[in-house]
Amino acid sequence: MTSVEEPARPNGRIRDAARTKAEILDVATQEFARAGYDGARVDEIAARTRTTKRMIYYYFGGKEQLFTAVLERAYTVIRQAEQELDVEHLDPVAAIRRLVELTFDHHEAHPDFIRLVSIENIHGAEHIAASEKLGKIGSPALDVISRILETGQKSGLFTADVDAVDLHAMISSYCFFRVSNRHTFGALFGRDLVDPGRREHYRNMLGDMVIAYLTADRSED
Amino acid sequence: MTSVEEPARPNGRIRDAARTKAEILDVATQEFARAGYDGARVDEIAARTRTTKRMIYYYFGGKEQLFTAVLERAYTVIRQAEQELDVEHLDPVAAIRRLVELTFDHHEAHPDFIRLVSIENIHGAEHIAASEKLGKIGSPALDVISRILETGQKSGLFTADVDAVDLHAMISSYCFFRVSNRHTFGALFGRDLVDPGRREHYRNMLGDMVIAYLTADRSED
DNA sequence: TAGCTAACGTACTAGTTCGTACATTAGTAA
DNA sequence: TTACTAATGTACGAACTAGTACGTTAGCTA
Repeated sequence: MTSVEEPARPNGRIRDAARTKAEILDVATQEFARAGYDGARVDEIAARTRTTKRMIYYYFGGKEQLFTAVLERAYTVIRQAEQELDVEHLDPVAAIRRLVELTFDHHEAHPDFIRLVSIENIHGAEHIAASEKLGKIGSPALDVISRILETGQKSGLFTADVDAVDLHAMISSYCFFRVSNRHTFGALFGRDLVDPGRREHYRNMLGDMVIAYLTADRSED
Repeated sequence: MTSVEEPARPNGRIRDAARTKAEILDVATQEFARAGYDGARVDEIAARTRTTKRMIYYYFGGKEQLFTAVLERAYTVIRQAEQELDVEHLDPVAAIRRLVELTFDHHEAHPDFIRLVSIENIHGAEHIAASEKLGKIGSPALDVISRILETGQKSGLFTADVDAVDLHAMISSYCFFRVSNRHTFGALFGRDLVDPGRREHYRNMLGDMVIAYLTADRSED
């Protein structure tokens, strides 16, 4: 039952700044995602940590900065995943479809991240604005989309007039909504958007949609 | 400067249950949309009303029930708008495009509603679940989509294998995301999804996408 | 091994916030 | 006009919550 990172030290306290900080961030991520910024309780975060509330203020300064730190780490994880995108060896259509699938999978696998982003939007993205880190990260995914799009458009395969940012918005909106709005959508329309049994259907649907849009016959325009 | 519903009565109090209730709901909608459920302050709502906090508890029972009432009214307004949809005289392609445009416009025109729905999702749609009203409203839009889809599929114009609920999700996700996530998206990618100058572009983009998806050549499948 | 400091814990406070007990009055019906 | 009740206002309290003052100790370094 003993966790990996548990040096056997009967009742003396252990000093490990990095571990303490990481643990606070872990718990804070859960708590903020669970209850929203204002709903989250600093005391609750502290209680679920091996350390005390004092340490939250010691390392992060306050609730506001803690939430910013949580966001920073969450976005960093996402960006790292994006850096491992490896689809450019495929032809443009296959590459886009693969990218869509990976985006879809990634959203599904990180519901906490989606909740944090929803929460941050309720607050007008003020924490992102306050963070130096987050402005500069950029988005590897955007670069990938950009290059695929260029190849596809040059070859005439892609007829749609979109750039990478707009296409990214299109893909993300569907993936995001499916997770973020599943509760109200389920309650109102009686359909669980995250039902594993319908997963493949929705995954293909998005791919079909994006490909259909990009490659549609526009000769009549 | 005197508002329409202001009977001239110097300093005696006016008794009008309906008006008081409506005014509380108006202000509460703004306050909840502004700050989220936990961020909203009952005292703040009361202060911005011509009545007092006492009346909130008198009419609604508590903060929780007030939020539920706010949601109920917001959804009622949406459903009423949906009942005025008049697109079925058009051919299926034009009807869908028109429906998409109306959905797009409606989301843009009601950012407060979108915030409320985001907030309700953070809380797992528990207030919708607690409301008897909201379960039974149904969705006129869904019926409209359903009929258009049937016509289009029978005629062979629509080749996609979707039902009304899934198509509704597809259309909504884009319209919703554009408003709900505009802050984080803008902060991270430097593009304002609600920029009036790009409005037409996004509006057409969604129409093109949905039509392309529904009518795509699937002979190769 | 002495001493220093980063890391940590305890206990408390000031301010906030939902909710309510109690008092009052406008409008209505008899 | 009287009496009654729905509607309203005032004042307050109990519980919560972010943040802090102050004291302690682990572990490193000279």
